[in-house]
Order: sequence, then structure tokens, then C-alpha cells
Amino acid sequence: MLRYLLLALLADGPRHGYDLKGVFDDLLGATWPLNIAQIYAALSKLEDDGFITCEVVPQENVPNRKVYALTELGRKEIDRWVGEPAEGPVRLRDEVFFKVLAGVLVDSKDPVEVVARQRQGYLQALAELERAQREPGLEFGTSLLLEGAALRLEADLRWLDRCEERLGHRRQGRSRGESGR
Amino acid sequence: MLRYLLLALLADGPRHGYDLKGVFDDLLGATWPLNIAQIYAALSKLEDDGFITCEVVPQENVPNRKVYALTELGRKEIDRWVGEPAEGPVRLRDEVFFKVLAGVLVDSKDPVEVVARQRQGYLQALAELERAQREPGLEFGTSLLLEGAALRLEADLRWLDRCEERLGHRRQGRSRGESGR
DNA sequence: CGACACATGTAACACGTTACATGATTTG
DNA sequence: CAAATCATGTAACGTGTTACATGTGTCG
Repeated sequence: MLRYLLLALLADGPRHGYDLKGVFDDLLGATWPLNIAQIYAALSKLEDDGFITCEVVPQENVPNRKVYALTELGRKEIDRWVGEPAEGPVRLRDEVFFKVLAGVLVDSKDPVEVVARQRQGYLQALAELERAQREPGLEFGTSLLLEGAALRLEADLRWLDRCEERLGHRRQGRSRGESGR
Repeated sequence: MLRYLLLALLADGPRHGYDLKGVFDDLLGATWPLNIAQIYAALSKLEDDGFITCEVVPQENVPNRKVYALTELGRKEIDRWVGEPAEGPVRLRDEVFFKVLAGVLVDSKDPVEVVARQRQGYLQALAELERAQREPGLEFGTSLLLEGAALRLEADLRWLDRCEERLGHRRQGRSRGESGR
């Protein structure tokens, strides 16, 4: 994932690692707090793979920079990735989903409570998101991302509502866990 | 993540690895195709951590089973995890989001096309999901999960719509990329 | 002097994923 | 005989994450 974002950033022109970190943070810092070590690691990997080349640029008063530029191969790679639609089967590996599910399974926890607590968390997160969206000087990409995050959160809130409904209905009509298998 | 799901499953009673794989697949197979090797790995880890204990049960005509049971510590652990709300800051590390974003950045790809292709993929996935939801004999948990997945997909589709709108507006009103930083 | 910006990296860890290895019994 | 089911594991890889190591220059 990070590889491709770095390639996309480099498609705009050569940059060195530290610089990329800044651009990345401006763009995604709000939703992806990134450790710079990851950038350096990803860059060496990309260089090994031949997607970028490195040129050492001596500096005065400052450590040397290693400026990376996209190769032809790299250009093809990012084009390919952007062009092909993302994976088919929907993967719902989300902590909250599983927590609610576990609450249903475990039986020592009341799933309705789990749902309620999650809703609290979500509402708070949504408020934060909306605040972030109102911040001035937002980049276009960042703004899009935030909007996506908000839409998802709203969907997840609706899901919690549905969980509550269905958990309520379920309570009437079972006395013991029939396990199956 | 998997650790906790396994703990949750074991909260219902002792099981061995192969058995857990079956239960897991019944419950989540639709959204999480899992390799059994992962279960064995996770189980040894959980045993090392003292959350489960293992008892070898000799079998006739079949390889021995290693039946795992939740310890007190394990019970506490799963209760704790289920009880506390999931992470605060919204993380939007989703391939599709980043693809669209990269399409905006890269400039050699038309982001509108990227959006269109993604919508295709999403609509197809949504259709599949709805088919899965209509399947008979669905477990309660599975059904909840599928509903959540569908709600998210719909939100993502709305997001793609918004992207298209905003990309359209954006086209009028820029000639060059001003980079900032 | 201490904190911060600049600039780069290594090492280790977590977690999911795949490939590979083993071996018995049952079923077509 | 081949394939599927039952049953367990190791080794390696990919990716994200954190901690740690190093060093200069500037600003308060």
C-alpha cells in the first residue's frame, strides 16, 4: 500500500525521503500517522525492485540527500496499480465488527452494551472528523479522504443500529445455545 | 484480531485446531478465507501467552487431537477486549481510497476513469453480498457481518459519487499543479 | 544548553499469508 | 489408484509498526 502511495508521490517529481514524509503527512497525516523509518524502508525496497532510482545530492550544512526518481518500470507499476480495480471479495476485517460478533459469542458480555460503547466511540470519532473537515487549507486529496471516512463511519453507525434491533428480536426466542457442527 | 476471535470461539467450550477451522469458516468464511496454518500458529501463541491450555486427546483411526480450552486469564482477556471500545483515530487504509487518491496525483491516469472502474467492482461485490445474504441457514453472526459489509459498500459507492462530482468541479479552475510545501 | 528541524538508516516485532511437509483413513 | 477428510505443524514472506542509533545546524 505504502509503496504505491510513494510511487504516486514520486510521479510528480523526484524527492528524498524526508521530503516525502512531509508531503505524505500533509496529505494523509490525519488518517495515517506514519513513522519516517517506514518510508526509508519502503524506498530501499522500491529501489531493489527497480521502480525508482536514487541519486545522492551533497548538501551544505545539512546531511546529504538521497533523491529518488521514478523509473519507466516504476511509472508502469503505478499506472497498473491505479488502473486495476481493487480486490474482489469484500473483506470485513474490522475490529469493531469482530468485537460485536465476539460479544454475541462470548455470552459473558452483553452484546447490546458492546454496541452501545462502540457507538459512543464512533460518535466521538465522527465529531473529530467533521472538525478536521472544516479546517482551512485542506488539500483536495485529504478532503476526499476525510469525506470517505465520514461516510463509512455513518454506515458503521447504521450498522450498530441494525445490530441492536436484531439483538433485541433475538432475545425473545432462544433459551440455550445450539452449536451445530 | 484472529487471536481474539479464537478466544471467543473457545469461550463456548474446548475445541481442537481443525475443529476451530470449521467453526470459523461457517461463521466468517464468506468474508475471511482463512488458511488453517494460521490457526495452529495463533493457538501456539495463545498457549505461550497463557490464555489457553492444551490437552492431547488420543484418537482411534485418526491423528491425535490437541484440544484447547480457555484459561481464567484467557477468559479475562477476551472479556477485556470485547469490553473496551475499538481504537480512537479513524484509519482509512483502504486500497480503493488510495487508488482514487493516486489517480488524482499521478495525472497520467484519469481519476474519473479510476472511479468508474471501482464502481463497477463495487456493484458486482454488492450483488454477490446480497446473494450471500439470501442464502438459507445463515448463522446469526454471519448475517450481521454481511449486513455490515453491505452497508459499508453502499457508503463507499456514495463516496465514489462524491469523488466524481468534486473531480468534475475541479476540472474547471486549474491549469498547473501548485505543489505547496 | 536544550529542543527542534534536517537527514538517514538498522533491528526487531506483530500479524496475516502462502507454500511446503507429514501421515492415517475413507470414499469414489 | 486417486482424491477428499481428518489432523498437525514449520519456514518464509509481505507489510506495517516501534524502538533505537547517528549526526549537523539553528533558534530560543
